[in-house]
Amino acid sequence: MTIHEVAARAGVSPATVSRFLRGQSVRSPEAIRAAVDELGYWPSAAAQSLKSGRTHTIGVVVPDITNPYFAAVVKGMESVTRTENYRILLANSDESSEREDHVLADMARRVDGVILAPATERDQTPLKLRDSKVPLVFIDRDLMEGDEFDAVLVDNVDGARQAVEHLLGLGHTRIAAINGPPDTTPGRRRREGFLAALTARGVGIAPEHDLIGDFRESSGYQLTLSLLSLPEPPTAIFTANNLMTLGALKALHDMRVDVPGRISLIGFDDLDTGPLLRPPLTVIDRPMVEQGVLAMRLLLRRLDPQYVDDIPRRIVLGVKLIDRASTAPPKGQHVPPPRARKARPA
Amino acid sequence: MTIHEVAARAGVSPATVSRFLRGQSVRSPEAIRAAVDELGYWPSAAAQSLKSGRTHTIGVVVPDITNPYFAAVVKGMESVTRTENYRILLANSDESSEREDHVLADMARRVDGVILAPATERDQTPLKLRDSKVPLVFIDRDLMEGDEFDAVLVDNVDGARQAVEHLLGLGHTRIAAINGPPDTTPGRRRREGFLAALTARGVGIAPEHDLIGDFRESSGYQLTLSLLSLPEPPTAIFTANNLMTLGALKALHDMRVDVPGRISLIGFDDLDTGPLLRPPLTVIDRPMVEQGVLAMRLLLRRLDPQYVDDIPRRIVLGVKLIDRASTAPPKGQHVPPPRARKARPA
DNA sequence: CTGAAAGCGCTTACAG
DNA sequence: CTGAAAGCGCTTACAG
Repeated sequence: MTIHEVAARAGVSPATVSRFLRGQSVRSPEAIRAAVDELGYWPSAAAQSLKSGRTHTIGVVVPDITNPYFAAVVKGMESVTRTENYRILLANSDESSEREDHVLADMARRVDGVILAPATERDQTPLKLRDSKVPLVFIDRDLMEGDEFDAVLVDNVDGARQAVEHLLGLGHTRIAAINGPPDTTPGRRRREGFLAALTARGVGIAPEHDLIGDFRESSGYQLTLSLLSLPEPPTAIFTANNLMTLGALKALHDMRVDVPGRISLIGFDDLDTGPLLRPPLTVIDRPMVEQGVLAMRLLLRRLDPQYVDDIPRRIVLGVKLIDRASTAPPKGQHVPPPRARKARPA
Repeated sequence: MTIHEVAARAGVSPATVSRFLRGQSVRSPEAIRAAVDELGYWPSAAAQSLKSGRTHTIGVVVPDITNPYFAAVVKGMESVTRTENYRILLANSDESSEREDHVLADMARRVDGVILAPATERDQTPLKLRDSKVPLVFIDRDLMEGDEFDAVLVDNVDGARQAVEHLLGLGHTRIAAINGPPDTTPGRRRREGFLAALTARGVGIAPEHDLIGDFRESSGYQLTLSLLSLPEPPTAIFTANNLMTLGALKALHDMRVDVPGRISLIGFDDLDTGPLLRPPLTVIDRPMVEQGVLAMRLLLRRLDPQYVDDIPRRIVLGVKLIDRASTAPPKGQHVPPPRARKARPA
């Protein structure tokens, strides 16, 4: 089923069919339309790509599609590709730079652009993409040398600061952090914000309370166990992403630790089940679907020759604390004056 | 950067470079290897596809990637494409047949095969795919005329039966169901299993307890609200998927209904947060990642000319009940003899 | 507006 | 094992 058959049936040349299909005005649109419909003709994407150099496909590389944050982000992206005649080639990097390298090299000749949440800030392959003229937009995570790329990020430092201020306000002083990998943007920046906020208020942090996880649930679980086994466990834990928060909560449940009675827990990123958990989680929330939408818009814009040389757009979204029930004043601590807590959302 | 430049640099013809790249033995492999590496050559996917008729890409169409079940399924699929030099073109149908039609028509000329969870059992476009020789594998959901396709499904009837037996065993007799759309396989079959199990035990169901949702969280929420407003509300609710279970639980929380004290809740599909919810959810669990793996293997097998005409494989996996804490004997009911409950998983 | 023709970058049957 | 050549199915500059 090729354009030639359609042309023959409609009594015109393939060139005319092609023109009709791309919306140019032709002499016998009805005949061509009819031929296309009757034959059920659909152009070959491979042939079109080969000719035009455009695939109308966007590569999306995320660490883990089963992380609800990235699932939401991808959904946001698709909501814009849908109306723009683009499609998404999806790959997981599993938080591995090596895997990411393979995927990006493979995508380079198959897509018009890539949206990437890099496994680490030091990944080199993304820079090569630029050399081969494949536009790249970062989401959630940045590159060390990322300033020259479009990006959609959030204010990680401020998020961690809000979490710390919240805990300090409740009277906590022994606060632990389960951070992400220091070579990722959210791992590094959230830890920076955490430490800075503590320092700013003159509160110290024990080295054994400053832990590094890998953003996976199991590391949240293990590191929480290790915190609980300390001679002097913290009275509050800040977890740097949703999956590690879940791991921490599981560990606290398994060890029969009352939350927030004995330990308060506050995590970065909300979950669909956040309000339903035991206890409902206090979290730092950020736009998710919206980030995907913005990143895809940035990329599609960059594909337009008119904007290809615009200076990079670096979008940094704000985050906000959702105060539910997993944080409370530390046990045996003087309870600070009551403050308004948001009611549980209806 | 084409194969001609590599050929020139290596002092051979493009044909020889092509042969080397596909693993055939050639006279000067080192020179070609060097030229490829120095030039950073990567073949044009479009040109290869046009020539070979193969895209080495698989289309995956799911109702909603933010549903943790489908996210896990997609992850399973990717774990097999990864080692087989295939990639995934992902699209959401948003539970809409119309949207699915668009997506499938678009994919037909871009992929070697499609894995689909159809929006309804009556969708027609999948049948057209077959006519255009694009292999199709169903996952989670089937088509009315689906017998001629490979499929990976679960025993929905048995799952619903297990849920009902469990509730009956606890002493419930006023059991409501929040079903999925009757034109989807899981919507229809889970309801059939539910009604059949009740009937088999001689327990009736009030029409107002037999509800139809749309698999979205909001419908679980709304329908639970409507159940609560009944003069005689049920003492137990069976929800036909994970998202509606969450919606139901939110409604029960918001209306301050004690679970399982006043109403027991059992849902189809487990959640990562299942054990952490308030209360921990009793659910019908099924393999998720594994279903994705199986579906992709089926499809890749079908792509092999050797198996293209094999009879369709219809894989039906078993499901099992995970007994946590959202179900209990109805209030004021005679408590049946104690039965072993599984301990909360560690 | 239209058609003949060239060419996008590969792969492969063919002849050597 | 190798190379010249044809051809996959489109799009588009060119001439009319």
